Amino acid sequence: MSTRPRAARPRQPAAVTRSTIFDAARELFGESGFDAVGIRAVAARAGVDAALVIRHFGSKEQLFLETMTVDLPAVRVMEGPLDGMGRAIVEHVVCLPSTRTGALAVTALAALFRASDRDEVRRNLRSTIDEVFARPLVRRLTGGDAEVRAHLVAAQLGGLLTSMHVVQDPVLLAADPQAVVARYGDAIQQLISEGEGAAA
Amino acid sequence: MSTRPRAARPRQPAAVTRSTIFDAARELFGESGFDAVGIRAVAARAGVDAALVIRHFGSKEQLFLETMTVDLPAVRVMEGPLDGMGRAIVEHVVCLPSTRTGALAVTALAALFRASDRDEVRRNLRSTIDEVFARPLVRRLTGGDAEVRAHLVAAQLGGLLTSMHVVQDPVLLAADPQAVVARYGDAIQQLISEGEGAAA
DNA sequence: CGAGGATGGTCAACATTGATGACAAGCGTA
DNA sequence: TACGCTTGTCATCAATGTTGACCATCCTCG
Repeated sequence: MSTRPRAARPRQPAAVTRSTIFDAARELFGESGFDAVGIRAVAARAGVDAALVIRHFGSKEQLFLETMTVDLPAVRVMEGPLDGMGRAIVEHVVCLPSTRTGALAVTALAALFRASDRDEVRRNLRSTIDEVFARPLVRRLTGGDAEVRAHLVAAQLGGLLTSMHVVQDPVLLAADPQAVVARYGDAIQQLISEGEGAAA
Repeated sequence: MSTRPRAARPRQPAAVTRSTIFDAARELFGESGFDAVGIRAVAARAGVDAALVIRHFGSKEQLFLETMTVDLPAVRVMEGPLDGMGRAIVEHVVCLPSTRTGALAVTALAALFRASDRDEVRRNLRSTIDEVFARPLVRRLTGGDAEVRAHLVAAQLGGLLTSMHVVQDPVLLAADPQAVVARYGDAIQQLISEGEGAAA
């Protein structure tokens, strides 16, 4: 007997195992980020061999990108009235993490930022921000540098998000959410409505 | 002859080799980030054995943190007048990369952001931002939520910096620097001067 | 001069990582 | 039964950061 019989779990349709791995990866990546989570850890949590993870997703990076997606919750706000949109958006970034999908979105975006050392992740981050933040806004704004202003708003949002969920600035985390919404929201609002009538 | 004589470069004082490694690491990390640069690459560039790098700096992470430092150029601006400080700060983030030390600072901060998946790097990033951006501002601001406002400004700056040098938003990179300075600077200015007279 | 120790440097190895390819086992079908 | 597709496992690879044993050079003191 040179080869003992291989264990072989009860067979399952590919979609099921894939989904199991997906869930395990989503949780682990969300908790600890790309770097700290090995492919073997994901496999263990899913009750599966490490090689299977690669077979289903191609690479660890691909798995990461597929799990850490933002199911655009912010885009709704940007279809509302321009007045007060600044505060509304900030509220979605600051307060929304209490909801289920909101927390996922914020967690995923933060995880993307933290892993942005990899080219592919950086590309993904770029297009994600463009889709979720910048483009919806560009469609709403008019006047002078509408496009630039929209992307500057996206920059502001990214700044607040990274400050709170990547850098984890203790002052901001401990601050009164209402104050943050008011202050930062108004700063964004200025960028939104500043050039609507005429350019500077 | 089981052991051939070991090569042994001409001996040098420790400080010199350390400095050589330091320079090599600074360049490579600045160009390609933490992840893409192996310790052996740094060693090769410095003309040194890989083990020596570790012996001098303890670990790759430590080397990274020691090389990617921000020699606070922004702090000068924050000692000037509060009026127009917003635009002045943004100018230092957007236009300053043409100077030598400015480029280093921006590059280093961007590299820290991109490698923020590691706990130690994140800690370093947090205190760096606090020292370079937040604390100097806290000292200048008065009124309502002076501290919170200062940290929100830091968040805005981090947002612009990551948008341009991490995410590399093509719209912002192609935009007229003057427009960016004006728009974003004014948004920051609002956060600076908003609560100076009375709290909301 | 020569013994001894500190200092500077090299090499071979280790554990862990992501990834690959050969192969086994289940399951449907002809 | 025999074939073939899908699903799963194992052994293995190359590359990574890191370590410890080992040289080699220089300074110093007897």
